Amino acid sequence: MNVKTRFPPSPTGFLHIGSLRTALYNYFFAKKHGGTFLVRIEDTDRERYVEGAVESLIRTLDRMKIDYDEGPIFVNGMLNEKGNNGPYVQSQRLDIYKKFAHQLVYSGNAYYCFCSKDRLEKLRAQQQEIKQTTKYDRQCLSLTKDEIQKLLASGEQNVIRMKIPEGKTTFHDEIRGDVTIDNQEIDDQVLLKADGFPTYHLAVVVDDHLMGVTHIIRGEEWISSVPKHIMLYKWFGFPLPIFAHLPLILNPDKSKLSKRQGDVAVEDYLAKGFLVEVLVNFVSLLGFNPTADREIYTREELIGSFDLKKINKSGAVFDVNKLLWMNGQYIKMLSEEELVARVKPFLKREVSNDILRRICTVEKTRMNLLLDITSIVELYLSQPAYEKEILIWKKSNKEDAIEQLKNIYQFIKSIDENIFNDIQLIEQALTLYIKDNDLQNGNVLWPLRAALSGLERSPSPFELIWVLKKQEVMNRIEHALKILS
RNA sequence: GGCCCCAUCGUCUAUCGGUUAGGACAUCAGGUUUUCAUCCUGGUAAGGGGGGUUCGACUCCCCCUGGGGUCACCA
Repeated sequence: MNVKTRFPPSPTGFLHIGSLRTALYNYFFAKKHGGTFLVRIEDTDRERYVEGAVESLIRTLDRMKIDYDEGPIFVNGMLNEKGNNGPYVQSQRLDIYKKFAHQLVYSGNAYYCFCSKDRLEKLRAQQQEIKQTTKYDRQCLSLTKDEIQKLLASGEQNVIRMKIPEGKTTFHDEIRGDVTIDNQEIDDQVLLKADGFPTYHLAVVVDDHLMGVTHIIRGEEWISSVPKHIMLYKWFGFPLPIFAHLPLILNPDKSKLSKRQGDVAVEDYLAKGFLVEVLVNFVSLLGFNPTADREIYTREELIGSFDLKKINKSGAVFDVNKLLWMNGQYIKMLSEEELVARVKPFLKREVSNDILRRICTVEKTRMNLLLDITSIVELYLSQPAYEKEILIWKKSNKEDAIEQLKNIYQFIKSIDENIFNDIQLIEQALTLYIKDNDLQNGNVLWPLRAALSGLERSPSPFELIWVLKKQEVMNRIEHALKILS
């Protein structure tokens, strides 16, 4: 089978976490079956139009390394597109939708409606009051041909509505099985709005067919409007695609993932220093598990094991905690060179490559976000301020701390420069120093480490010495001694 | 509220009629360590309730309950 999937975001200015997963699943499915994946911009709501939204969306997909075979792209900084089924921006396809909407009017499956928004609002309010299903009352359906012609000729505002027939509509969903909905529940959906733009329902059906889409993989919030789509497919004589409705991604309180309860924009997570591969890995596992004995998967593994049949039916809470853990895991797997490269865009000040590399080596195990680097770097670039109390080990006292720091200062001063280029050698030298002088680790190491970091918790003194180098180490010990006396 | 969907540890999940119900995050305890982090070991923790079907149900069916989604000239 020739598989073709699609990702149709509305241009809201950012990529929602839930949309990311939808995009990923469509992308995985197409890749897995050697099919085609297309991106289409669904900008039929001009009231929600956001300047530059398409551009930022393309950029984000690019950053997420989700490549598509058809859709809008940048060519030399200009918005363009690739593929033979364009345009891929719905606002540029208005004539097409208009043609199809009118076709439905001629065939009797749709009709003009001239009701004002005001009237519709009142009608809805009335229906709600008597706890009735809110539906259009079909007032305009009784208009005669002449009346319609007259209204049309006078330029009266109008929309085109579906004429929902009686009966029931059943469709098959790859994830949920058969779903049946009584047509009585369905409103006479507007297909073509007064401003000449189509609604989502008309546009998706027409575009998915015209663009050759075979599988529609999208969020569960669409499941109740599938019957409308089925009718349109039937009326137009289009073959039905395969539907798969994904479970929702949820807030901790189990409601649909939304702003308000934390970040939902992929861009925000990227800005915090979550790795692209982590976002892909983590979001993919919300509702789908390749093997269940593992959490870390490469993109290739995800593609290889992707299967609509393996997708869960129930919604999944988006647990930022676990995301954070996974990010830490990936960071630890990165080589020092890679980490340096990843961290660079987050730097707020100049750092030499050598020092940055050393910092990354030493701090890797305690970094969960790439953004952490900004505060970490400060520690090494300038003498930190701190209270003298932290220089004193809990099992010791101030006098001993001074004594130890004075001695270690002399010792470090005496060490050969070459030693400072190897953490192992530094550790050996210090360990030997402690042993030879019959000292205790804590008495020496704690004040030293505190003097170098100004922190209660930090990397080991050996690592700090390696990054700071001889002169700065001596400076910081001197500083500590000054504070203590 | 009508309709639709869903239901295993707090969270993400495995199980596709027979398991001591497994893994991961979180959490707790311990080990390594000058501290933190990492790492290692171990623990607490789950099939919403009621009926069936069956020799046997987390697993299949029904009801209830609970949660969610949807009811726009938004997607």
